[in-house]
Amino acid sequence: MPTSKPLPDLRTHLGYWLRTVSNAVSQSFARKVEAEGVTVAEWVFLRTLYDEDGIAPSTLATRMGMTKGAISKLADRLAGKKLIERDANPAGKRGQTLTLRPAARALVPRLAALADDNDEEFFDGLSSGERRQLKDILRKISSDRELTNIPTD
Amino acid sequence: MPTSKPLPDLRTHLGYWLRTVSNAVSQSFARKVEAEGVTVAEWVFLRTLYDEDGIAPSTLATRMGMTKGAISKLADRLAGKKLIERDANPAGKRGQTLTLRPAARALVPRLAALADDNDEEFFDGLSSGERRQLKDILRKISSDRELTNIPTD
DNA sequence: TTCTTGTAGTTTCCTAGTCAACCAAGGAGT
DNA sequence: ACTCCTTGGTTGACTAGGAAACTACAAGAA
Repeated sequence: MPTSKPLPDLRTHLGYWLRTVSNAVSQSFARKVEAEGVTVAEWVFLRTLYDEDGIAPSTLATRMGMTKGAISKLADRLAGKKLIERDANPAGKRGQTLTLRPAARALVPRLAALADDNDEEFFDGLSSGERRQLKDILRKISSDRELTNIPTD
Repeated sequence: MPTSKPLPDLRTHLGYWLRTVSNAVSQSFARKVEAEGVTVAEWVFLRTLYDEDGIAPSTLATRMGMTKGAISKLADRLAGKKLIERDANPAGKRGQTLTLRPAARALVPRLAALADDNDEEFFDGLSSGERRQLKDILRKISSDRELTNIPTD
């Protein structure tokens, strides 16, 4: 007989649900921002620079939780789209500065609106209490494991 | 002046937290199963077959929420690893059947244990009430948007 | 029977991101 | 000053997956 002992369902794992929902949310958001010609990662990149203009690629990498290699390529693409400027750091300091070009500064608020839309679309079935619970729990996990600001490599 | 009007923080979006935490969980799980020579997607593939042996690639695609192209390649890899068998459907029926080979049937419980470990590792900082809340909320979103069993393409 | 249509799977092309190797270019120690 | 070491950034090889074109075949329609 081919069937073996039963195992707990895939769906008992929180990780499974997290992955399923997260993928769907990101995929939906990806389609929205695509209309503006950017990807999700590019959005996070630009949004971060919007607040911390002139930051270095390496610190951006830690902010975004990506490798410096990925950031380097992202920066390439965004520079190609004329959305950012990549300059040597002033006065002999190491590293580079990444700054938004005006086009990007105008674009970010539009993207932010899309992010709001997407959140709305996915989570409006939840009560505001549930939304708060969800956010609190995710933040708790994130801070427990220090997911933010810790570089991947 | 380069700084423009302030926007709501990235971290106000549930989608952001979802993505952050989900990526971390999946990445951690990926490292664990790597020791057994499989990827996360391969785990889901095998786990599904464990319960529904002999299923067709197309239905597996809907189960896993992936495109048939992705399933086709996954099946290639798993067949290469001698973990699954790909056969023409019996008696002139259309399509194929995917079945687990014995090695896979022995492997899946080990992978399931790793999945348990990973869940434990990430969510043991939560109270059991929080865990339930999280799962309930994610399931609710998932069923609202019919994320499961609905093919991506 | 032959034509048409729909469905299953495969394949090609493309994008994204990790990893690891590889340059620099500053310091710090001597 | 010279050597080392560390840090910042780039590049190339590789993997994963989506999109769409393509193939093959089965079932109905004429």
